[in-house]
Amino acid sequence: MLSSPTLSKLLPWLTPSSLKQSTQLHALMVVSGSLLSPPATTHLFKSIVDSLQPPNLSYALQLFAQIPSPCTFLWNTVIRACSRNGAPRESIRLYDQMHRRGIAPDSYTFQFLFKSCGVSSSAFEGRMVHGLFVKLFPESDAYAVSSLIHMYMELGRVGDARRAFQRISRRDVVSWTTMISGMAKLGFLNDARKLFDETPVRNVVSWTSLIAGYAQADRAEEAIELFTKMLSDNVKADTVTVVVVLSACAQLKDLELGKWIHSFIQKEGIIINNNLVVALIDMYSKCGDVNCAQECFDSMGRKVLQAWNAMIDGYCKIGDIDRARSLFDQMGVCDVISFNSMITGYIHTGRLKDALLLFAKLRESGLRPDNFTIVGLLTACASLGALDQGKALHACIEEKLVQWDVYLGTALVDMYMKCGNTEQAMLVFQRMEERDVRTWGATIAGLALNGMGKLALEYFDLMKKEGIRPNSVAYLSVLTACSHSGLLKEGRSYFEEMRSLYKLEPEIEHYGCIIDLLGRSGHLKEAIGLIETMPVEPNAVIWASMLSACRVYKDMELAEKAAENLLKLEPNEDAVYVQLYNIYVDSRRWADASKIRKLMEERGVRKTAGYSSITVAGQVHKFVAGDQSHLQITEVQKMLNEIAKRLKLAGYLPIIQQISVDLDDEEKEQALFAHSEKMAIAYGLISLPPNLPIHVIKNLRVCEDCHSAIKLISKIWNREIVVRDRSRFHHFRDGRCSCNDFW
DNA sequence: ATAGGGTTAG
Repeated sequence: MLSSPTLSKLLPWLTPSSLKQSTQLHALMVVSGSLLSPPATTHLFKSIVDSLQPPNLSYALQLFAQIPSPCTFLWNTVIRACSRNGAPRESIRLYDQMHRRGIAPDSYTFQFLFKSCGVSSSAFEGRMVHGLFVKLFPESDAYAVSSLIHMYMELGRVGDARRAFQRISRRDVVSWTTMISGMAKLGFLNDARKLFDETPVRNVVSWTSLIAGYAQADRAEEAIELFTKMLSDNVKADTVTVVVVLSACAQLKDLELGKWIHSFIQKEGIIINNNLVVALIDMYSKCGDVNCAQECFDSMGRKVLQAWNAMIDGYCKIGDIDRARSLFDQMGVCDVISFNSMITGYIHTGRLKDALLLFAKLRESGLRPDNFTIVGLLTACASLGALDQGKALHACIEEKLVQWDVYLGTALVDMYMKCGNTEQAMLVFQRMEERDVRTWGATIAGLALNGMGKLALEYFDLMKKEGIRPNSVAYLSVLTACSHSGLLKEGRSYFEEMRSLYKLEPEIEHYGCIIDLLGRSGHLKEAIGLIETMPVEPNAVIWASMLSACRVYKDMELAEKAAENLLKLEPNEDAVYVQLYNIYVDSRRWADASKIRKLMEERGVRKTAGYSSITVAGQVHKFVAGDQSHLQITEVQKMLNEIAKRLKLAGYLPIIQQISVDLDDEEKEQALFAHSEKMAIAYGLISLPPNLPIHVIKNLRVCEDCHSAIKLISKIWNREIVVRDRSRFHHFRDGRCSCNDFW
């Protein structure tokens, strides 16, 4: 067959449609000798580069290397191939070769080189190539210069981009839009807008660029406004435009608008590609209409990864985490984003253990966790008090598994703080090069939680000295610090200062802090006065802290007022009834106390059991008073008896006054030892190595008896014990606690 | 014979 001279002449002009066909053709050409003829090789090369799906760059480069003396056109083709197929540096290297072989570049060559330098962020090379270009082509055409502007935009060199733009003698629509989109993307919205207003040639691309700029800058309303202006200007939206607009709807969580855009797309006959379907799914997911999202998803033929991920996100957002998981398990291929969405979903629904388990799976899968993964998991560890896992994540960061940034550092500080390890938290804080207001906030709040209120205030002042302007959240941290450490004078002055110095209007949480602080310090009249005069409606948290203060300072009248308001806001919260009941019992008003019991029964409010949890070897163990379901309950029971025995030997008297149930004293003592935090501590004593602190989380407030008993336990066993309850940390060491007023 | 600009997940 090959002996036919006609066929061998025809060979080079065939167009291969697969890699196999290409290699066959290539082989035939080598054998027949037609590879040596430049036009034939050029054609083969070009058809290989252009027709292969996916493009096979290394094959193309190999073939190129065999071509004896490629012309400028062929060099351009190969440089372009590199710039388009993820090997931009290779195209710069090729240009170097071209230059050394004395082949003259043309303006196409430069276009592709600019593109390569842009996508690979090669600022130095970019400037060199630019210099060369100006020397060779002083009369620059709009085509190549548009690429040049684009390159400088990608390098973040707005000034250079602008100068290049100004040098163009005849600016066309593309050079204008390149400027507009570059400016908008870099966040120079005002400049972009000015260019947009000046341009004589506006089209759908310039409109879309500007809309996208606003959407990306979290200014979705303005993006939508521009979109309506564009429509009234009679510019037809295309697929890219509506993708951008849908992302703005998602940002605004405006389902109505999203639905309107959806019907607009159908009405206008806008071409619906996979990208657009993904944008629709994402919009519906974020707006909370997962059924519509599912409909779009079902309509998709070949389901792309992004669509799966958007669906997972949608089910997570409405809290249907199991549905999300089932989708996740159905995915053929998933990526780190799929994992992150699931992990965040678990964290949001409080299934922290599942989140950590999924992380283990992620590591097994060989995918690389990124900053989102680590920040999410650190948050989970923080609320679990899972110090071991938190430390493992810290190790991941130290091993440079992810790129260090300020969010990561802040999450790390927060985790160590919430796990009660203030030393490590401060070490991380001190090592951070960049700290933003959130970093400081996490540090201040963490110190406050850990009973180091004075130090928290010092850090707050330090933050201000470093020129960081405190925001509302930072003030919340510092007020929390004051209320946790009973720093009344300081609390008052910070509360005053946030308004006068920083023009921050106190929100309900800030009022909550200052009212709590006043109440704790016994200034009940002042507290109630503030509640009555503040510009926001008091919430349940505020009345609850009033009620606690009233119990301690024995103000029956105010207590009843607080309870009345509290019961209006939270008629089903058992803790309110219990608290009020206890207050009546304290002051021996038995009739009122039993009325409360009756009220609870009438309203069907059941007292829910408080639980405590402890993490051992990555497993969360939950204890409920009186619950025998723990696997090692016998050992726990034994340990509790041992604790009771040793405490008695040390002369400990259980504080039974707080128990208002009708029991004799011995039964009361036993009841105290069935408390869930004591069970958790007992389990910690038997299962944790002696050098590890025992870290317990309690979902209710630690009671007075537990507080003093744990002090003694820490001394007798010489163990550090950290108990974290709803509102604070208790660090027990050497028979002492970091917070001395237990309530 | 080759060409420049706008989009997307957590």
